[in-house]
Amino acid sequence: MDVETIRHLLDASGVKFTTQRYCVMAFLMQTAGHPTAAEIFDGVNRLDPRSARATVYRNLRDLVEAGLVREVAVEGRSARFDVKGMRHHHFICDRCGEVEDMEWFNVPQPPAKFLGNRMVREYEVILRGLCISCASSAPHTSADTG
Amino acid sequence: MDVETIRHLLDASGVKFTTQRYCVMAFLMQTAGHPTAAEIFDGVNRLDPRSARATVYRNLRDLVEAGLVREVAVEGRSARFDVKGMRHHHFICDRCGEVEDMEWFNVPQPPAKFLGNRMVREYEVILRGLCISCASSAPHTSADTG
DNA sequence: TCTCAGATGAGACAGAGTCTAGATTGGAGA
DNA sequence: TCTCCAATCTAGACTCTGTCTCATCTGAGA
Repeated sequence: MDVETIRHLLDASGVKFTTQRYCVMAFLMQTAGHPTAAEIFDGVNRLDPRSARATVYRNLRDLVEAGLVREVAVEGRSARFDVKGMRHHHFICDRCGEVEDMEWFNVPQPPAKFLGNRMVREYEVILRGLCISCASSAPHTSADTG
Repeated sequence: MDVETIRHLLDASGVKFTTQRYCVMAFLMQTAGHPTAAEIFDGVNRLDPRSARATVYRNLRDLVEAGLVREVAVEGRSARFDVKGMRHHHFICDRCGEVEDMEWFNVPQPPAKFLGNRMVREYEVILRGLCISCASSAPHTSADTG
C-alpha cells in the first residue's frame, strides 16, 4: 500500500497525514490478522523506530474515530485492531485465542420489535469454537451451533 | 435468587459453594446490565464487605470456566460479565458504551464452505449504533445497517 | 478434634492504556 | 526564507485492570 493511497484515505476522513499515522495504517494493511495495540507499536517501530507508545495509541484511537480502523470486540485484556476493508465476521478460537476473519455472509436484520428506537450502524457475527489447527489436534466432539 | 438455587447451580457445575461465589452469582443475577469486574467487586462488597479483589477475579474466572457466567466480548479496557441464562445477542452503544441484551433471533448458520474444518461452539450477533436514550438525544441521521 | 485440600485476603506486581508538559513539525502568510 | 501558530509527537509518570504469591482460614471427612 503506497504513501499516496494512505494519504488520500486520511484526507478523505479528515485526519491529518503524518508519518506516524502512515506507519500505523501501513502496518495494519500489510498484517493479515488482528494485532493488539502493543503488537502494532512493536511492528511500527521495527520498521522505523520513531513512534512513541502514546502516539501509537492516540493515532489508533483517532483512526477508529475516523472510521478507517475497526477495534475488534474480543474477550481479553488488549484491544485488537483491523483495517476497515471488506466486511467480515469474526471467529474466535476458544483454545488459542486467535481471531480470524470469516468471509461475509448475509444475516437477516433484527426484527424491528426487538430494535425499538435503537439506531443500528453496523453489525457482525462473532463465532466461537476451535480454529482449524486447534480442531485438528482436539478430540472429536460434536459442534453446538445453537 | 435464593441460596439453595445457586448452591445447586454450583454443585451441578462441579464448583464448590462458598459465600464469596454465592455473592458474585447473586449480584450478577440481580443486575440487569453487563457489569465490569470492578463493578461486581464494588457491588459484592456493598452488600457484604468480605471479598478481596483477587477473590472476585478468581471466582469470575472459575465461574466462566464452569460455564455459569459468560464474559461478554466488547471493546474497552475492562471485561464485562453476564449470567448465562436465556441466549441473547448484544447491542453496544457507540456513544455511551452501554451493552444491552437483544432478544434472541435466529441467524442462519455460516455456510460450510466458509467454516472449513472449524468447530463452532456458539455464535452471537453484535450490533452497534445508538441506544434508545442516545438516539433520542442525537440529531437524526439515517441508520446504515448494510 | 485433627488433618488437609482448596479457598480466601492482602498486597505486590505486571500489562495495557491515558495524561501531561515540553519539543517538534509543517502549513500559511509576510 | 523566515516567523508564527496550531496540531502533533515524545518521554515517562500515572491510573486502571487483572494476576500472582503466600500466609491464613474454612469445612468436609476421618
